[in-house]
Amino acid sequence: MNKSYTKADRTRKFIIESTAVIFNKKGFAGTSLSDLTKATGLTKGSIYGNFENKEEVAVAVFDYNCSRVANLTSQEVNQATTCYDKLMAYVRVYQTIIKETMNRGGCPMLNTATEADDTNGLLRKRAANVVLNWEGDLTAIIKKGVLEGEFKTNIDPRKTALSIIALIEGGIMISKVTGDLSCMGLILNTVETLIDQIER
Amino acid sequence: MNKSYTKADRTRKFIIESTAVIFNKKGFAGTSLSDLTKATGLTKGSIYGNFENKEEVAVAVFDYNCSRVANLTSQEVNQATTCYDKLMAYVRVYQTIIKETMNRGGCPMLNTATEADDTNGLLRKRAANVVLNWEGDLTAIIKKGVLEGEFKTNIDPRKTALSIIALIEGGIMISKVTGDLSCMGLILNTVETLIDQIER
DNA sequence: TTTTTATAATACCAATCGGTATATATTTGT
DNA sequence: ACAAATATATACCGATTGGTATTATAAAAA
Repeated sequence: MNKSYTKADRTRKFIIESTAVIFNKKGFAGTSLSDLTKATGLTKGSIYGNFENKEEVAVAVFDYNCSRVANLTSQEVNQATTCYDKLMAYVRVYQTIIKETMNRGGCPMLNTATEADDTNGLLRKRAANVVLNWEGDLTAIIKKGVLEGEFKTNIDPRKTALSIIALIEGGIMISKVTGDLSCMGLILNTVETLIDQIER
Repeated sequence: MNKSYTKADRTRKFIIESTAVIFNKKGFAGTSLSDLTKATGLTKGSIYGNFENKEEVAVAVFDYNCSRVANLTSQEVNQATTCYDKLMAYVRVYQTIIKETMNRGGCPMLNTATEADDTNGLLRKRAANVVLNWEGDLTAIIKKGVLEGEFKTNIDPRKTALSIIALIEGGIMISKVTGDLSCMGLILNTVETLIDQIER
């Protein structure tokens, strides 16, 4: 029979979803196998029947955590028609999800990037690709905006894209470590100004 | 005899300096006691004779790592006379030290903030204070600049301060995880623009 | 429904974890 | 130079680490 989802598929998904917040909060090194068995109610044997090792769980969880954010973002961005509105959609999304993001341990990309950059090649590469994809998406929108006369022609799309990402990620770090949500609000305000300034 | 530095003082300093990069790269959870004995050539007994536990070493190392950056910064900032130049000094410092920062495992504040925010109250508080102090320093400079007619009066000093920090820290994360130094260059360029824009 | 296959639980492994009591050196003030 | 104080090394602790055969169980195909 052509089944879409085997039992293993469902268990895999269950493990990923039940440990997503733990990995994001404690990190790869800080999360132990016993954390995973506690969170899932499963045994080590069951987890190792579905994943090769702890690293494979961490990678799957990272992909899942990132896809959650990516889905919310692309939904908002695709709804916007102008390039200006598309950029502003990012600000709106982070304005909306910042609180929930905090509760889930912060931005998975930021967390994984800072932990893995010197310790785990696989996770580092994964995090780097998320940054690069985000940069690519923003740059594409900005370039399109320039071509269509929406944005000024004498701007550096990559510079603007990277600055938006840096502001958002830096903002998350600041708000999270200080426990002060207002920081993120002020920083997102600067992102808006940045976008306004490339308008023609 | 009234000695300034006992043997213990020197050993403490030796332990801190020999493990500073390790802690910054591997994090608190990722660094083991055996990492410390390997790096110092000392035994566990010796380390625990000078520190209560691993956490106390990590905290001392964090303070040391931050003070390194703070010293370089305050030196440049104090040399500048105008508030505008003081702000620009931060850009210059990070332009200069970015490469060495990478080799030492990135920004200790960013690393500790993202690791400890959900896992270690002591380190979290420590990192938060560094952010808050930095924010305070920048805000003070900007407020002074406003009072002395150097900067516009209709600006939000705290917002500018936080945005500068977010850009720098986000920039470090991006450059570090992608291995592309040019990202930091472009982002620091945006910081310069930000500073130029509050000028009267 | 039965048989085969896939999945999860049990029990175990060596290695390492952070930490400590005690013995041995090494500084230090006299 | 010597005794008291301090600092370092040795040897050990129970607990936990990530990981693996092997056994029991549940799901799927026949």
